[in-house]
Amino acid sequence: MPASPSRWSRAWQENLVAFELPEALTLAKQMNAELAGKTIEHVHLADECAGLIRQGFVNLQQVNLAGTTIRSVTSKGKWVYIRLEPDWYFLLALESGGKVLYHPSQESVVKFHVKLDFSDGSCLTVRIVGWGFAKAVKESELEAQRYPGKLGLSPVDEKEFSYQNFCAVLEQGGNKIVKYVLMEQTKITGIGNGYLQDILFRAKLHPKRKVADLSKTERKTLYNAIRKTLNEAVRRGGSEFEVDLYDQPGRYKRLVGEHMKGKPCPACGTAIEKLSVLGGSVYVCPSCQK
Amino acid sequence: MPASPSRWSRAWQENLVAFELPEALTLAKQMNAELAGKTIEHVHLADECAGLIRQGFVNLQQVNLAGTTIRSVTSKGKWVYIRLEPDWYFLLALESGGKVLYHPSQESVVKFHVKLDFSDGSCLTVRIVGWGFAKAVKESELEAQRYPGKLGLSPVDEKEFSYQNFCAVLEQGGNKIVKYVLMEQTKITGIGNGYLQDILFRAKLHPKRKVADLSKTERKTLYNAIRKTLNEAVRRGGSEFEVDLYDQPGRYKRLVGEHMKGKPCPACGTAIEKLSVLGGSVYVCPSCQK
DNA sequence: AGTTGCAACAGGGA
DNA sequence: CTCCCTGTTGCAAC
Repeated sequence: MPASPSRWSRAWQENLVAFELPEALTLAKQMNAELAGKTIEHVHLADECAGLIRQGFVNLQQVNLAGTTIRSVTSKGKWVYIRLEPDWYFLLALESGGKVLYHPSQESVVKFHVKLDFSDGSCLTVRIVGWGFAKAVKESELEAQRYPGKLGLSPVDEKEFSYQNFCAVLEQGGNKIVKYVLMEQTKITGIGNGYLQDILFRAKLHPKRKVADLSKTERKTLYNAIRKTLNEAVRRGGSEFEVDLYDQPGRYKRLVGEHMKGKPCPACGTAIEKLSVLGGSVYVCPSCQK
Repeated sequence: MPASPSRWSRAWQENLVAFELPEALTLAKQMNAELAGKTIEHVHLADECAGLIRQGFVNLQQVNLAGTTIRSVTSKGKWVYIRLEPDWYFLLALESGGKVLYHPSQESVVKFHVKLDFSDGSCLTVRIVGWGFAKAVKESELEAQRYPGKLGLSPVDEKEFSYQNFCAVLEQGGNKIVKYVLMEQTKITGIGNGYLQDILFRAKLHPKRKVADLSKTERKTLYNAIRKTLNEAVRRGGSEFEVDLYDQPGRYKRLVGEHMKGKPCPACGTAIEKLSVLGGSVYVCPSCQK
């Protein structure tokens, strides 16, 4: 049985659970390899889905995906797109703590909100948590969705996320603080509150620094920190606190976070502190991050 | 000679200068007694007035007050109204550090922005500071002015500022903090950042307390603190840090303020601390004011 | 962590 | 410190 709501909310508070770019990318790659070509025989909505449907987080009661075939699975930012034939996109937002699991047979299935049964006997379960969603839309409606309609640069795309483009984003940041600019998904897409903390720790920047005040050196350091952090997390299959399609945790170790509160900074030994910034906790080294 | 600019700015920094209700009332009473019946022979605008005119803080270049007679001088809140015959109101906002001085003859005149020469040889000088203004308007335009157009209850008016009316103001305060509600001139008029501090100190209230959370007892205590503070200040002719029509300082001693920073609270001995609230400094006793 | 709406904060300008 | 404006952040409720 999956974690209870109270456990999930504890997990949020612990600031460890987050489904961000590396997790989405890892999941999409695995799903694409495992699921492409499979045909959906039946869509199962659990009773617990009622609340999600009421709030518009799940719309599969209106849409019959049975009979469609998975063509490909991709990701952008924190979101996963399952391309179906004919003409459907099945969008997944896992946000914080959602889960997508593959089952070779029904045997391993546990609690879920949505289950897709494939014609070969295997299946996929989706569990939505918090503000996550699982929605099917026509290709023509894709752009109208909040996501993926208006996403910004992908920080793991070498060409797209050039230093020049990154600086342009900073320029547009006006008088905003660096946390805001990095997490505003329409400018750069895929960074959540989790990787943000590691990025700022690596760049030795305080989350409230105004982007307009960053020196050339700091901009460059920040740019490198974003790329290094996310690329390493992708290489390691996502965070140690999230699981993949096969319920296996990632191998990326978070540098800062609730687990480091009060513990010595690996760089200078100062105790890691918790800040509240833009409605979320950010753990920082008060001595390194200026 | 009046205080030099540097002395003014030091006074600002020390959080001591402010032209609030008691100072306005004291000045208006003196002006009324001294000036009523005098006829303006000539209006003098100093060269330094150019900037004030450009910004609309002084409009006497458009209006010829020569030949008019002062009928009466009154105040409401922090503002002084000189009623002229025929049909003019000469409005003064002294804000922080402005000065209005009476001179029996030209001898004592020093630096000024506006000087009114009376037919008996005496004169009045006005010095505008900060965002203060000196403007003449027709009676018909009076209501259209920001002040006195939309002022709230006068806290030294026994009838108007009843406990019931005061509670109604608190009710309208919604989720706002007490400093905001007391200083919002459209609800209660005349309290500035200076007397606010003494009022909250007397009421033993923290400036960030939400008005909606005040208990019955706290409301009553606050009401009494407002009346006691302002009435006493009026009785004493305003703050020791402001001067009157004759360049004499008032006799009201501020309870808290920059001059008390770090010094022991007169009630409990705890060191007075400086807070930043709603864009201004508020000195409090951290132990008394909850 | 999405979104809204209100409240508080920050900076500028004289 | 005073006033007003604007833009940004804090925060709670849904």
